[in-house]
Formats: sequence, C-alpha cells, structure tokens
Amino acid sequence: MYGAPSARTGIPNRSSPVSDHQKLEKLLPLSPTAFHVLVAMANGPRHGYAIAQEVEELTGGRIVMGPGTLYGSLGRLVSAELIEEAANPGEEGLHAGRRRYYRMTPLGSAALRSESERLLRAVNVAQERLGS
Amino acid sequence: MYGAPSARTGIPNRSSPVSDHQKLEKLLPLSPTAFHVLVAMANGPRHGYAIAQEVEELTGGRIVMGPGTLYGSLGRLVSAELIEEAANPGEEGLHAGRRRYYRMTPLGSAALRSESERLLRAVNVAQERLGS
DNA sequence: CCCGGTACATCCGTAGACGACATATATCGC
DNA sequence: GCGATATATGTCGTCTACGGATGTACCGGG
Repeated sequence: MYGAPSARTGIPNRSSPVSDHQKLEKLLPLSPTAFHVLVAMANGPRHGYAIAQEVEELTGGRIVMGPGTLYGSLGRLVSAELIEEAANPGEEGLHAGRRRYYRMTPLGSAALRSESERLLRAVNVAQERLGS
Repeated sequence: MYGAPSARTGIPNRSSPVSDHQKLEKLLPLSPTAFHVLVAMANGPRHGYAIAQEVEELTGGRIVMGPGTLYGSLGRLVSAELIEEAANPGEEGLHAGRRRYYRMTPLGSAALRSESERLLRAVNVAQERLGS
C-alpha cells in the first residue's frame, strides 16, 4: 500500500488461504491513512464523509483528513480489495442520494487485524523502553 | 513529518516548556519510519546501521529499511531536533572509525511517548471493533 | 584475491498525502 | 423564494518521504 503495485491476476481461486495470505503480506504495512480509514469502517459500512468525521472524532481532532487524502485513499483501498462499494443500506436520509457507501472486505478485516497486532508490538517495545 | 514542512529555525531558546509543547504538536504524527527509528534508539545511542538492524529485528523482518530511507530519516530527525549526533561512546570496535552515533533528545523522547499513546488508542479501538 | 558483511552517503523515480478548487444537493433562516 | 451553510464527492498540482540503485571504503574468511 506504500510504494508497491499489487492485484495479482492469477487463476481466480476463491478462498485459497495461501493466496490470501500472500496478498495480505504485500499490502502490509498499511499507511497511517489507510489504517485510520479501516478503523473507522470496522463497525460497519460508512460513506466517505462519515469516515473522515469518525477519524477526526476518534483521534480527538489530531487527524483531520482533507478530501484529497480521503477519496484518494478510498480509491486505493478499493483497488487493493480491502474495501468495496456497498449499496445504500436502507436508511434514506438527508443527503442520501449523493452518498457512496463502502464496506470492509474480509481481506480488509484481516489486514486491519494484522496491522493492529504489529503496531501493538511496536508500541509495547516503545513504552517498555521509555519506562512506564 | 509527512506532507508538511517543518524545522522552524526560531530563536534558540533552550528548554522553554511552552515552545517545546508547540514544537511537539507540529511534529506529530510521526511517520512510521521515524517512529521505528526512535524506538530503536530508545535504549541508548546507536549508529545508523545498528538502527536499521534493530528495526528489522524488532519487527521480525517485516520492516527492512534501505539506506535511502534510513539516512534520509536520520537527517530529518536531526533537523527536527528529535535526535542529535553523539560522540563515539568508548567501545572502539572494528568499524568504529566510520560509525556516526546518534542519541535521542528529550524532545525526541517526548515525541515517542506521545506518538505511542496515540497509536495505542487507535489500536485499542481497532481491536475492540474487530472483536477480540 | 575475491567475496561478503559492515557502514555511510547521495541520487532519482514514484506513490501517497494534502491543500486548493470545483461541483452539487439538502436544510435552515429570513 | 433566496442566500447561507452544511453535507458530500471529485479533481488537480505540488510536495515529500520512501526505497532502490549506485558508489565508496574497510575488514575478515575462504
């Protein structure tokens, strides 16, 4: 997700654990932006603007994503098949017409889990070394 | 440290708490590379190559830094005053003559602490949402 | 004597981040 | 009904970090 292409177009094996694992390896580590977007989507489908708002809220305003960052990242995540576009889930609301919803794929969920564990290990080392 | 300039060359006020806090804010969030470099240095002064090795070891080989990444990041960290060059600490070894040692500054230590806490919060949310 | 590991340095192509700008619709106050 | 504001998405150009390629240099082992 950083400086490397992806999307191997081999034989369309469905749910091959080896293939999925290899895909995952190539996608990691996630960029900070991609990570935050996935975290925001982990509770269920979201539309773009809602993701940006949730990231801002979750980080206490420390991370504020502009449209370039947001939609650029969403496009890359779709290409990498970590998320996919989803139909508008019922709730016809205010600006529902313009909204585009996205949902995490199983691959995206696995990537987020793996990345979280990796980060946790790094943070643990940092905090040990800093002394409490 | 990402897509924004930094390295304010204001008056060289030493140990002004307000200034330090403001400096810190502008430096965060750290890039993943900068974070890993600081973690590797948190146990004491290190020379460049040793930092790259320690990062690789700590991440189980998942993060391998090339020279461009390493020395580029070190230069930026020195400019930002998160680390500083240090005299060769005793131990005259094999390639000791060529080694350049770096040490974390108090500002660097504060940045690492702050960044670790921020990451931990994000990881906690991720793991809660992923369910165990 | 060459090869591989150590150690540092610089160059350059590229992808991602980010702000600026553009666009469109819905809601609210007046 | 009208303008202001918030919602919502999209594009463009620039800037920067990243990472590989390349180069230098020293040392030890086979």
